[in-house]
Amino acid sequence: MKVSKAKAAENREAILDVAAQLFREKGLSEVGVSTLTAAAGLTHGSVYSQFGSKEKLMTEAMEHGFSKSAARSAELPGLEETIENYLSARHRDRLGRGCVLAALSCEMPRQTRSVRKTFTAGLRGAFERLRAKLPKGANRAREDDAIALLASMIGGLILARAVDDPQLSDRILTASRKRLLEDFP
Amino acid sequence: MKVSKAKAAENREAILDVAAQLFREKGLSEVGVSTLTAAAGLTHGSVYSQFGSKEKLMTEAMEHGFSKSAARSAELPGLEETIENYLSARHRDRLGRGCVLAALSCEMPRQTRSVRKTFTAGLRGAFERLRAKLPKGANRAREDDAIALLASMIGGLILARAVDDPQLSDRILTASRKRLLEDFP
DNA sequence: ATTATCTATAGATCTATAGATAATGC
DNA sequence: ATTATCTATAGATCTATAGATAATGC
Repeated sequence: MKVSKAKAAENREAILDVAAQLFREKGLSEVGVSTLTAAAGLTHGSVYSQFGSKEKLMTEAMEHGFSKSAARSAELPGLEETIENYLSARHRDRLGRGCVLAALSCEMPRQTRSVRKTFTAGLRGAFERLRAKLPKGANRAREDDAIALLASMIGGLILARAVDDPQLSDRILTASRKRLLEDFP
Repeated sequence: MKVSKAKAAENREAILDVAAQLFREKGLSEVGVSTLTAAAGLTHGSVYSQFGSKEKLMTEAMEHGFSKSAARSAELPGLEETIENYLSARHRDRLGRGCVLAALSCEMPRQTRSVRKTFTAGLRGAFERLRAKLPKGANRAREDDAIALLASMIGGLILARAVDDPQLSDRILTASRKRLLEDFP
């Protein structure tokens, strides 16, 4: 049963929204196409008519998440607030709505070229946005600083999410935040 | 067909070795029990007689990897060499034999309590070994420094492995190394 | 007429268990 | 007699495709 173009576009968005969240929460390869579409009120067939393959849905869902991150980043012009927001308990506890990079980076080594390319593009965007928030200095050094800073932020968030002990998790966040606020100038 | 106790112990070690490597390379949930045992020259049944469940094999394989890391860490007493070794191209390119924490951390949020406990214990050990390599100072501050430093090292390694572009990957390693060598005194 | 979606299904996987086998080690 | 391993199998999954359906939009 065909649906209107408007409805089809709406369904596409619904699948993307669900996919962007569930891929982050459960991992790219641990979520099935049926799980995703069922959560959006459809059957698995619609992924293949809308996206062609699960792989294509992965890349579109990642880009979906990256644009939301970019938009949120624009609302936080300051470096301090950016670090504090990123390494917050709130961000740690909202895996499905948080940073795509922190959620999916460990899976990248075993993804297809196309998925890795999408990830790499998203990472470059994040480096660039962070670089723009760093105090002026030599261009090359500022880029390097943005790279090192983002790597530290992502590492802290990943570990805070990984551990089983809430106290240790909080401590990972505060210790990382403290160091980064001191070191990035 | 029963085998000698010695042979059974040998088989157990073979499964653990293969598992420790393949779990890091392909992820805990993307490697099947048959793949592991076939690589060790056995059939999947032997995992259930030797370990009881895939989950138990996961925790033992992680501990296997943690002890090797601890042993290697003892051979590198200096902080500088530790950082340089960790953020090296060689370590990046040997996912299956490298740091268990960097390989598996992103999967932890969706693992069982038992697996996460094993991970957390391994992480505490790594913090402690790194703390011992930091210059003297207030105890609490040194612990926090070890936490922030390890988070940064892990974040840098994970990103260097994730990206599709070898040049960017190298740059992530050098930029992270440079900052950490400067900041951790 | 076109097409978004559904249904049914193919063909691979996956973890786990039950029972058979056969060599060890008492 | 015990037991490590193998074989066969159960019962779930998984991605993807083919063909049917039925409403849209020309």
